[in-house]
Amino acid sequence: MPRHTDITPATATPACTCLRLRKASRRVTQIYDQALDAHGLTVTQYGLLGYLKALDGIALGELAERLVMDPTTLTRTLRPMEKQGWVASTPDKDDARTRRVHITATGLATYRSAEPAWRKAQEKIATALGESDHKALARTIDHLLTALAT
Amino acid sequence: MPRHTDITPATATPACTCLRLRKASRRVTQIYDQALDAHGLTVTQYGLLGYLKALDGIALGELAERLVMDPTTLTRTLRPMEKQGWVASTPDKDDARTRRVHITATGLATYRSAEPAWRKAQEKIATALGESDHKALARTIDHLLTALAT
DNA sequence: TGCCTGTATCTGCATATGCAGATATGAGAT
DNA sequence: ATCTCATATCTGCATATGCAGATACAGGCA
Repeated sequence: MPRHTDITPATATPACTCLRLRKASRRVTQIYDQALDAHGLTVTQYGLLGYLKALDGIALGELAERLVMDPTTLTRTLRPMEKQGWVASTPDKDDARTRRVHITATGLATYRSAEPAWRKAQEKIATALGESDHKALARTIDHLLTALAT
Repeated sequence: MPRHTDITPATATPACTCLRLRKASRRVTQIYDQALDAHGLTVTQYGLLGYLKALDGIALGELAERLVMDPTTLTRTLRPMEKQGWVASTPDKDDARTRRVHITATGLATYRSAEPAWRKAQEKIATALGESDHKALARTIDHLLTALAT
């Protein structure tokens, strides 16, 4: 039986998991962004709206944590979305430091109208990987994020 | 037996594969960047040096393709690295449009001195995932990138 | 030779990313 | 009441990311 079922082409690819993830991230982002382009949003923005749809009024910091995103990055990512009128923020009643983020009616409508485009991109990935590997990938990433939490 | 072994916590995480990849990318990048910080380079730069070590003199465009990176991004990523003296570029002898990228002696030395730090980060991921899942992840990502090529 | 088309790279614009340090608020101790 | 420490967010800096359009060169054809 075959030994040496090496993953990496001998040529050039150092076996860095981080680079692999980043490459995949770039490629996959491109696909979703292209699919969503007609709706005027990026996959980051689409995903953010999805989070806010489920967690409306969440504090900026907690949202950042869930997105595994630096709070400063999130602040600036939200800026153009506020300008577009998709999200809005209000100060917390009890703690004036905290800023709570909301999805607007416009944001929700945009999210819903973009959903088929998102689904199409998602299916493209599922097809490329096969259902089984696609699910395994999701499971593995979730596991990784859990293991690396805090 | 249990039905419904859902991956995603019902709460908030939309099942977007792109967001998952991006989250993982951010978290994992953070780990490698911290490990490499003492050597003054980011994981992107470290990885780039690794590629150039194997493919010295590669054309910018071809390198970008291998990295699944936009050529314009690569141009600008190389800029601070040239300033540091880690890489240098020369015009192609036959085709004046093409710019060939080289790793310098300093670049190579920096790469080698940073290797233990890189390895430590890599092992952190391997430990978090377990060897088997770590390998499966690499295989799946490579498969995905191949399937999505061009 | 001169023109057209394709290719390799770069610049301008906009968002994405996160670290360090600044600011403002909250909460507990004296 | 004030002091101190912790927490939530923001600003400044630097790199990361890629699209659209500009520029420069190569190669084929008339």
